[in-house]
Amino acid sequence: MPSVDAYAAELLEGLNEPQREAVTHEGGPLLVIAGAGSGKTRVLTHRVAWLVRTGQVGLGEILAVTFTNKAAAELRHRVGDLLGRSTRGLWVSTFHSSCARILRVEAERLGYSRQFTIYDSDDAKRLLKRVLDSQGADTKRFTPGSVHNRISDHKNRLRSVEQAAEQAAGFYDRTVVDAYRGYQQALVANNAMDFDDLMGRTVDLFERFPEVRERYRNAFKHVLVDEYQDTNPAQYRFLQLLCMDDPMHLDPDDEFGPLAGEEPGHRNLMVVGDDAQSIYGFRSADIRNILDFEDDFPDAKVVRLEQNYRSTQHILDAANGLIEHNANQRKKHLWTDLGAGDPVRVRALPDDHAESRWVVAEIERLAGEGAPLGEMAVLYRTNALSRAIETALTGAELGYQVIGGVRFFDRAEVKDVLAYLAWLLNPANTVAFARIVNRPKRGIGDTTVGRLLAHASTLGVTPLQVLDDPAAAGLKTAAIRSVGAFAEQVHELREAVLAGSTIADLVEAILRVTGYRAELEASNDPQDEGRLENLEQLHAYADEFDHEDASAEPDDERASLRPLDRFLQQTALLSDADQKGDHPDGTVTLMTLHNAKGLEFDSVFLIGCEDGVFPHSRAIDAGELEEERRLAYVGLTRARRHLSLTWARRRGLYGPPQSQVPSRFLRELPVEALDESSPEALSGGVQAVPRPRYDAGRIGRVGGGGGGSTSGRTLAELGLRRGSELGSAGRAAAGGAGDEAPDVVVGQRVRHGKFGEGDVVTVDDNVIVVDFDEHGERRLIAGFARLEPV
DNA sequence: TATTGCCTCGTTTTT
DNA sequence: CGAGGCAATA
Repeated sequence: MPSVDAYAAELLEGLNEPQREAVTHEGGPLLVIAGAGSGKTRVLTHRVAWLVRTGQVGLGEILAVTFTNKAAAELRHRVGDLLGRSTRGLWVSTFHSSCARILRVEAERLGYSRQFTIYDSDDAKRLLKRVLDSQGADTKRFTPGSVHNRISDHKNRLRSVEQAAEQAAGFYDRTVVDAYRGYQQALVANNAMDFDDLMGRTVDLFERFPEVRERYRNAFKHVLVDEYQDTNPAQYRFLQLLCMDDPMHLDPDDEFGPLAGEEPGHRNLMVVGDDAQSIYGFRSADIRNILDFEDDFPDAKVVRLEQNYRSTQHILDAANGLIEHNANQRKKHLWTDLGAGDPVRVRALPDDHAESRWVVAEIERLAGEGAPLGEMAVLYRTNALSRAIETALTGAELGYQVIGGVRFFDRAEVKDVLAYLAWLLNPANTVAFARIVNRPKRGIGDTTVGRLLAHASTLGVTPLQVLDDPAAAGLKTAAIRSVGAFAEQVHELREAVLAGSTIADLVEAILRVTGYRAELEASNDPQDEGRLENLEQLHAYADEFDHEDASAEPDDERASLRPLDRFLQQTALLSDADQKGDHPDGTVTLMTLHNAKGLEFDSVFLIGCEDGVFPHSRAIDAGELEEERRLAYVGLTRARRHLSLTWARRRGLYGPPQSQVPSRFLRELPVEALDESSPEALSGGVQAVPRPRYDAGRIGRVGGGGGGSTSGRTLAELGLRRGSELGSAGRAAAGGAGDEAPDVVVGQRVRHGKFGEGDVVTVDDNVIVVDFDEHGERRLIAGFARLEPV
């Protein structure tokens, strides 16, 4: 029983009833459905403080997991404020850094050294490219990026290579599985883990070593999770292993109940999230984790937070009305006592330039009324849309910041220096080696690198060990001289590492000894100045790390890892400096809807609300409309006071401008939430005639006679009808015979989209049927046609 | 081995 | 339209 004194009770002040219920929940699984702006961080922080103050657990017995470093830092900070004392000992960290921390200690059990390197997705793709090349895969069809996505999905769903192989259906899948196998072996050989491995290997660890699992389960008496709707199956399993009895989900063959000799799980799992804001399905996040929580944990308590403290009611009505169109969603109704406020505005503009000008004019108008620019945001589905707005803002001499793009630690020059550090620490890391061996250029080309790597691999040693005998690797005189010079630099740098130089000094040494800085200084490429600045920034960052590290108190992690290990881990798991959340004065913020999650602004402009742009055409093709709608929901609920949605009748995304159709999401907004001018923008002045509804259904294969160009022909003209089998005549009708795959014509636009077998793609009333050969290669398009209204 | 020009292709991205 | 990848060149 918790002891509630006045000191603890103070934590409940100012909380509404459901918030209080969540904070004081006495144990067992707890799901908090926290609508947008309903105070979920408050609930999380107050609950941590409550558990401690009521004497239920010590600070060090709580694990709070988030997805971002920023969220973790904020959580820690706010708990510290509530408790009025240091939060040392409290584990608040991201899924990935919690796992990294655990794995550092336990790495040897899994065949890694504790100095293992963490590969970011760029490193991972480089390694994967080597694997694909070595397996003779066609890297045009099997790009490292696409194959990595597939492998990542396997890993996030906890599929081993063998399990992936079992499910592999076609040629494509089998190639992916081969790559997966080779890639995984390569990772181990490099003593490296990718991001997905951090989760997956921790799960492995807990499953294979029950005593390790039990140690961590005993260490954390309460586990709290933020943004639960974005968890993937691996993360779900991780939580289960930490909190529950022997887990049964995902592996129904396991027996229920604790393993022999194991204590039962404490079941103190609190998850907070909003299914309506699940927007990371493409990264294998599984919304079912939050939708099915009560099924997974029948004794779960569910608390719903629906009072919104952010937006006015019109904005919430728009959001509520929109999300109701999702079937696979928990019913929810956000409300506020902040009043009705301004209605939401929908505007149609002739083209993208006009759209930008309208938005900028509105920004100026609001600014003229005294609204700060820092409280305004322009949101869009894809980064490409920022351009026109940027131009218009620049023309109006308004300040703006664009969030997104290349992150600091992802910049090539920064990654080069980090790769030097990583390789000096872990010479088995061939990705780092290949990256730096000719940077700056020192006459060691791809062939030489290949020979060095092959030679090292034959001898079963690291590249470092073959540098001193380049002749043995079969190199010629010129290459031997180049490699020799590189080897000397490496020896000098290694000595500095062994001597325990500070990281800032190591960075400095790398820039000097390798001639990296000299090369940039000598260059007349204007961009190189910026690169030098970035490197100075990296140096300053390292210096700061050195100082913090020197003054920090020792803990278990420090005892087992050297500063350089920790530095590299931090840079690998840290994204950009958390600029995302701050709203600099006099600066409008531009960003994608994904980046906007968790933020709020007085005024929000959501641009590019056109079918094909938002919802994105690829999402439409893939049948991911519900996730797109959630993305729209996220966008709408960012606004506190003013919300405007715009679309352009014509937009040139790539190439010449194309006619656009207003986003279906606009039509789903309840008119009561909109202003009086909006309906006009929805019906569209020029396109006043409402589009007839067609029921294309699944046509399946079509075929028949015909001939000539297919563009603009009807199904009948092509001799095609629903359900007919495709014959050779049909192929001719489709505009391409045999294996030649013609371009797909959508409206007036040619695209090379990916479609599934027998897919029917409708754009307006144009229908395209696509067929695939056994390799998944698009073989022919049966027709571009006009369907009759039903 | 480095450079040039041609061709292709086009979401979102917490770690 | 424009960035990045690749093949043909110097």
